[in-house]
Amino acid sequence: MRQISRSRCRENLKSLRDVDAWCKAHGLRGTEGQRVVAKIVLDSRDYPDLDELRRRIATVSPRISLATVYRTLRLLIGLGLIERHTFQERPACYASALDKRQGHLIDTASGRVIEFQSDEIERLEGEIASLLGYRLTGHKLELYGEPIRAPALHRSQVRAPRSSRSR
Amino acid sequence: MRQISRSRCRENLKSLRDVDAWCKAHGLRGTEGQRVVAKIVLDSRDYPDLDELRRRIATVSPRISLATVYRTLRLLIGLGLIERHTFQERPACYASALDKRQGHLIDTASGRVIEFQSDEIERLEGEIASLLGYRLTGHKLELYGEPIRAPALHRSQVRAPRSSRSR
DNA sequence: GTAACTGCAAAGAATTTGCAGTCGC
DNA sequence: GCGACTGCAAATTCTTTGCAGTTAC
Repeated sequence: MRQISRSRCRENLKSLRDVDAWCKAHGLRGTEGQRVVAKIVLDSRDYPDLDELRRRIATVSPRISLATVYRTLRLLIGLGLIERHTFQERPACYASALDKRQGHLIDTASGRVIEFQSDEIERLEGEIASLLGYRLTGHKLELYGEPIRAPALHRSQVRAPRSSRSR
Repeated sequence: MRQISRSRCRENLKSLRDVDAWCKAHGLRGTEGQRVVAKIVLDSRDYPDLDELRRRIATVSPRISLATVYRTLRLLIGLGLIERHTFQERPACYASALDKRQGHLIDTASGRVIEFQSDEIERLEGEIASLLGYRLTGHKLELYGEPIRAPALHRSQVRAPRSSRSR
């Protein structure tokens, strides 16, 4: 299993030229609205939901409307640039599909999403599908869990106790 | 990998006494509405969506209202008796959680859902979670695929060809 | 100029809730 | 009688759409 290093995981679109070209190639205009929405989603590493996306978008172009956000997201999904995720019990969120990994582990305490890749599981999936008489066209693997070492581990909790030494 | 035999997969509640008792034990009344909704969902093997559920419920007790269906489903989910699934691109559907299997293969052609169990994958999931520092509390595995041999394979298509023998 | 894009407000779909009445124990 | 359950209609939430105006090429 490989965890995806967060630092180098998204191929941070060199400017937006890639997306722009990509859009154009697909009949999109690549207007400001589209570029801003695309850049924000593609550059986000944390699976923001719609509210959070709008907040981030607003810091760049406050005039982009809700409808435009939804419409652009739909376009980008159609192009296969981004994906919409609906993890258990939380609002839909969006993330780049460019560096698509097979699996997501959702930290039920913090909401954090960790991507991972297991070729082993991927192999088994294909095997299962074919045993059942199917050709695999898609898959979704979500793990839900809580951190093993104490909840959350805030910085303030890390301080060593007064007299006894924490092991 | 084990496919779940559809014929013996649900332990078809011997009458509704089980559920009834179970409900009572959890502070539910076990009124007609609750019993009917519970029985219908628990006995269904095909992941019916809300409309379909209401249709089936109506054949038994036509007066059960939409609100009651939703409320009862929520109660049953809370008790861990049933599960709500939201497979890609389709309306939410409900199924028993009593014979919970880890995996679902969704036939994108027919909409059919096939349950399976892979201890191998389950083991890997636990391994991955713990490598990432998490204790697994839940998981979801969905495979999407299309049938390999022609669509659907209806009974009428199974007939042997006129002159050559089908292997 | 045309077709794609946009904002706004209204429409829709799915689900929940407030309320007053009903039912089981 | 009390609290859980119910139907109904209204409310919420999330997302899409109609329309008229704007923009890019």
